[in-house]
Amino acid sequence: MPEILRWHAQLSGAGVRATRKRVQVLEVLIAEPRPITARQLHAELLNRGEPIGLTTVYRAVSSLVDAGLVHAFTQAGEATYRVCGPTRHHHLICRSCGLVLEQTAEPRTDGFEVEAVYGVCAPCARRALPEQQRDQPHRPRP
Amino acid sequence: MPEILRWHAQLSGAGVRATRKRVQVLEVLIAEPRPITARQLHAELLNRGEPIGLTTVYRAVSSLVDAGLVHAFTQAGEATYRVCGPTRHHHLICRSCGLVLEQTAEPRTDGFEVEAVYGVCAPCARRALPEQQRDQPHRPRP
DNA sequence: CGCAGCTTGACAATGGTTTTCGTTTTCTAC
DNA sequence: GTAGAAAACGAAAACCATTGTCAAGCTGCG
Ligand SMILES: [Zn+2]
Ligand SMILES: [Zn+2]
Ligand SMILES: [Zn+2]
Ligand SMILES: [Zn+2]
Repeated sequence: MPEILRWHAQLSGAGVRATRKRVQVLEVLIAEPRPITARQLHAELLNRGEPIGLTTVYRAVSSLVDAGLVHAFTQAGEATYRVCGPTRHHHLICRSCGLVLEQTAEPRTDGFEVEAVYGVCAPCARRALPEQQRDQPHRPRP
Repeated sequence: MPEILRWHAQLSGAGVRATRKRVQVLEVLIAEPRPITARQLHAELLNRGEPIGLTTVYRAVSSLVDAGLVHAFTQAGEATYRVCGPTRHHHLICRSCGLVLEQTAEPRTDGFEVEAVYGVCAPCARRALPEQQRDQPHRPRP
């Protein structure tokens, strides 16, 4: 099934109309490999010459999340958004570089349904110095 | 080593003085099995008849996190805090009931250094209805 | 005592997100 | 196409957790 058809089907299936603005927001998200914030989304749309309000961007990503096309994360204290595939998965999210990997394997640690795993990816871990690693072990907003 | 001594040692080791207010904040956190927010911490201290400013609570938890006594999480869009053991570990955090489990095993998925795993714990997963599960898969702020 | 430096807290500022409310667009029925 | 209803849009204001400011209080040391 072509992706464009899946998007349309999922939107209407969730009772969300495929309006011009929502499609524009979705197009920016499709072009971005990493999660981006609502403000970045807004700036990119203005760059493309598409006038849109920041409020509308927030409502658009909310609709896209409701429809299951987009997944939301929390990075450095703010919400970020990225398009995701239709199959059940969870995420590995690097708090250093922002990389997000979709994982289809089910870890099922202690009967836990995993949704998101926050940590440091291998390249960032190699780059980090040992004392920095021990400095701020689990602070959510560095 | 008794815990009280470890706390004192870790505080001075991090250059953090064991002030009256900081100890009061730590005492509330020790009594709480689940992570709580700065505002809850503040309210509990006022309940106990300990006058303290909210700003001071924020600075106290920040110091305690710096000293490694307390770990910080993000739950429902706001920071929460809980005392943690001294051994290296990561966490399983249920986004439904707020339960936090310390995990000492290293999953090392794809060379990833795991810090926090967000998901739904087994009891909450059983309680949830199927359609609810699919509704909001990864929204950080429900 | 007297100073220096850390701590405290009332208040203001910040900044991401949501609400409000009036206007505009889109859908449906005729 | 036209009208009327429903949904979407956007500017501004409200919201709220968190942080900055700065003056007053406390602590340890000479
Ligand atoms: Zn996803
Ligand atoms: Zn990384
Ligand atoms: Zn911990
Ligand atoms: Zn739970």
